[in-house]
Amino acid sequence: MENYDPKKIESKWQEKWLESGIYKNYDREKKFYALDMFPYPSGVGLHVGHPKGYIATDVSARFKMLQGYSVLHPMGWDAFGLPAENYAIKNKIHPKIAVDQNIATFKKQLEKFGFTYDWDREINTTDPNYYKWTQWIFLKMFEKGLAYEAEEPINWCPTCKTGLALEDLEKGLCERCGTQVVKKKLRQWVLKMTDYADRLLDDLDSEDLDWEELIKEQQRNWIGRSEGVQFELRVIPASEPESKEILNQVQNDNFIEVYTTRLDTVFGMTYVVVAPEHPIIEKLKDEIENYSEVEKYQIGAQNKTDLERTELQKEKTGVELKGIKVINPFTKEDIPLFVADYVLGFYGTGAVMAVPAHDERDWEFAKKYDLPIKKVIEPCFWQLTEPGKIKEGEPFVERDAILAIVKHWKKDEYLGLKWKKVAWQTFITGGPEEGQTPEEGARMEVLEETGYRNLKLLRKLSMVHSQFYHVPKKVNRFAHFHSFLFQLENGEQETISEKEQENHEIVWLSKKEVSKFLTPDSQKYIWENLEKENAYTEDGILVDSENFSGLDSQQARAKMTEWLEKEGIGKKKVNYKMRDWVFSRQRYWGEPIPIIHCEKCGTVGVPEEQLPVRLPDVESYEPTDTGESPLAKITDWVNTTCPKCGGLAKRETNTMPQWAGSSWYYLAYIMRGISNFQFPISKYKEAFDTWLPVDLYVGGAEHAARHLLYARFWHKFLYDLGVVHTKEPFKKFIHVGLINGEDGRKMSKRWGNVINPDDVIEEFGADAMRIYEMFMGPFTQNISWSTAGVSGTRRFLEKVWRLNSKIQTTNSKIQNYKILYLLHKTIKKVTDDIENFRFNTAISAMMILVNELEKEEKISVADYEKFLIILSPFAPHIAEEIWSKFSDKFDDEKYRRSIFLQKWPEPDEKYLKDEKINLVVQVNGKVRDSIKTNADISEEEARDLALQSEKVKKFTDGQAIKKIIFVKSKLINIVI
RNA sequence: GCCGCGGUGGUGAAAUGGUAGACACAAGGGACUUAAAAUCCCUCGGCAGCAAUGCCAUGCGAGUUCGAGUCUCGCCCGCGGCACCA
Repeated sequence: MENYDPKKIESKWQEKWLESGIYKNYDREKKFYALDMFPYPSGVGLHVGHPKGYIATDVSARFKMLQGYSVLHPMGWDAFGLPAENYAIKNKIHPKIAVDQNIATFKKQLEKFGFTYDWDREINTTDPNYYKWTQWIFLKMFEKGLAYEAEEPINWCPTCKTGLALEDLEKGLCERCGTQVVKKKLRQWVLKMTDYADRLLDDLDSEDLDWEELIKEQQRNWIGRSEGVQFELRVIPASEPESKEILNQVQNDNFIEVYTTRLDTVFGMTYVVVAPEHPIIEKLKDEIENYSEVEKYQIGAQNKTDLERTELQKEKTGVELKGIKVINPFTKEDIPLFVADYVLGFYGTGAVMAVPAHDERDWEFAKKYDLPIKKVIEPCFWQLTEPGKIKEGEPFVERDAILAIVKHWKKDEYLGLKWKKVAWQTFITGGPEEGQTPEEGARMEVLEETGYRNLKLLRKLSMVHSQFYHVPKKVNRFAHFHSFLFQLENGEQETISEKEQENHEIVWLSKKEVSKFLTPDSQKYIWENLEKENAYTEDGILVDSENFSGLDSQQARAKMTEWLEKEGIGKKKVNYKMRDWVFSRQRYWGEPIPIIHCEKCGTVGVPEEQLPVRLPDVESYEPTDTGESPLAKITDWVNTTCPKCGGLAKRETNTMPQWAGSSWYYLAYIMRGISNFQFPISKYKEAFDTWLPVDLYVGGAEHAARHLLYARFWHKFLYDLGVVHTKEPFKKFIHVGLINGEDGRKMSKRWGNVINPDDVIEEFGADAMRIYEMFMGPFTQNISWSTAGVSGTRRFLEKVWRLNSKIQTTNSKIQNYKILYLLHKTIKKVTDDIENFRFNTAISAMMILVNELEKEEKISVADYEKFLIILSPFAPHIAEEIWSKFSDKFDDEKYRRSIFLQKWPEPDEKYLKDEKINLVVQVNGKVRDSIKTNADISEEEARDLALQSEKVKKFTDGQAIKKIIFVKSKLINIVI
């Protein structure tokens, strides 16, 4: 047989596969839809990082084909967007032409990998036939009230002269050109994605989704759902002297609405902050005495970019609105009102109740401006571990308690108690007697328990609450600890009663030892916060909150909300970080938004039969100075007739963002399989029902958050329309780890570390490259490229090739059991590993098998062909070539058909278990010997065998055996 | 700061709580060769030892366990995402 020459065989099979249409087995019973994130065809072509995900879906696709599935595995182009437009501006070339060139390059590069793509289904988001459907979906959203216009301050890039959604910013700079972004008001189209927020969140946990937790968490964070309360704060003139009395007399309707998730802290509200954008400032400008100062602050905040805000993160700024004040509806007290840019205009209500004692940002602000800090939550701890674990279902006995930290009279040491009857280690604790103040109680406990008498009070500490099971008293205890820090004046000590001595032992602890010594979390907390001063942001027990005092945070929130609702000044509210999707761009190279503006009829959707609204040709692609789209200058195109009244009207000149086309493209592949995108949508219903959902979706984690959210949103909308029958588009999503350059840095022109796959294929062949990318490490992990590594997988394929000369041509029935055992284990492992995206270990298992096969004189064709089939998803060309060569030697019809029309081998159970094993013998958990023995050896036999071993005897001689651990077919551990 | 992921030889890495380093790269030595390439064989975590072997070793420190790379807690470092979210 001639030498392995990938160049020759790879192009040969690629042509043959394409001609025969071998992958288009769309009429089988079970289906598998494998999808890649389609590429943006940039001018620089592919680098070796791109194909990693494509290879993985191709392996999966071929694997499923061999298992008898109909497999849909398409590819297309996401070709709208800024880079193509910028390229066009720079090179004075129509973006359409540039895009077509780039697609041709990409396609040529991809074809060299031998992927199973059905190119008949190729799509391109810039094809009018394609984007008429993108426009159609938008129209449907418009009809359902999900697309609306809004005049809002948006992020404006002065260089690109375009508006950018927040998602398009990079640290306050324009993602494309790096210019600092400023705020500008522009009319925008917005999609009401927040209507779908709950479903987008909840369905992440549905069984329809088999996603990595990592990606789901990303989606959850993006949606950022929080449950809280929104309520009104009345604003009154500061000149009113006693707000409590005048409250009912004030006849105004000036309110600020605030949103909070921590209503339990409301009695600690000592001021209120509004965002610089808040309308109350404008509304009450006559009342605000320092309006000019406020105005100055507003302007300053407005001109701040996100970057500047980030830099200023540590130092909070703000201005008090003098002349007005706000009433806390719970306390009826008046408190000052501030404007500060640490409150965001677009989240919640743009106003917050500030509780410095229990919020870190408010704390910082209050410290800086010397505002009162009122503590209303005290820490509470729930003992969840033994000793002292809360007994479920038993009532709590509430007790006041004291806690004393006692410092040594000279040294920096503290008194601890080691309890004798329980495994507790604590400070001095106890319960005060009737009529005692807590401090007196504390002094008494110290005296009783330790005998020390001369205490000096250093500090009264914050109260701490604790729920635990009181072991000596056998009750669940809800203790309220009054805490004190004492120092002894001297070592004078009385005798301790016998009873106390039986209970605990006294120890002096150095500062370092204390934390480790203490058992209860509550005491650890007190100790660790002894010298710290900051906001307490956890839940706890309410104090100084009138009749809500004593409740825990959770109960308090419920009751306070009830009260607000009863008073009619507040209600429960769910908030989302996720905002509606700003959907328009003032750009040329995007889908025109299919809307007509008519003076008489208003905003009218373009009728379905008039779609697509084609992108007209323009002379210059630059946006206008006003920020309008370049389309606005093409009067022929802009001027049209109103579909409703027939009068003169103007077209919408904004275009859609790049995200639009990629939000439904997985449906387009299905549609393309039937016709070239003809109306109506119902035509495709059956095909959607057949193919959806996508069974496997692979792409970069960096696109995962936004793209997946947008696509899921559109899919759910189409589900509501009855277009698709699944709630979720993608059953399984796996993110592909990036490939960095050999120097470990991101592959980029700048570092000169870009590797072109063409070169790698030229030198090593596509199969070697495919195997290398799957072998180089765990699939989802980022990893550096190594060209030397490819030579290793090439060597592996050379070995595979040479095995061909070892094939036994005589029809011998003799079986090589050693190989059979290994082969079937390998089949099992490769099958499991492909299912679970562990391609690296699948390949290493095949390498082990090949290394063994190489040592044999002869190998049977039955074994070899099974191996070839499990190799074929990874290295399709070489597998197909060797397979086809079998027909020269063996007269079997199957060898004249493609290997990809064969059946994936099933591992034979009887070869999966070994008869002989190496029994590992441990002494005290350390390996001392390994004995070859029968797999089904009993414990007694194993024990005798182990104890006979000389190596083991060395360690066990003269020792009593305490215990023997026996793990069947694995190991025996002798504990001495 | 918060959320998520990770830290194992010279390198990429493997390891249902059960022999740490499979498989591969690089390196070194050898065989074949006039020579080179290719191929094949050997060595390849550290320390000690001629060896058998022993001890140490999976970022650091504790803990659970007969037994921990794997589980728990605390810390350090790296990467990714989000960023004043009330």
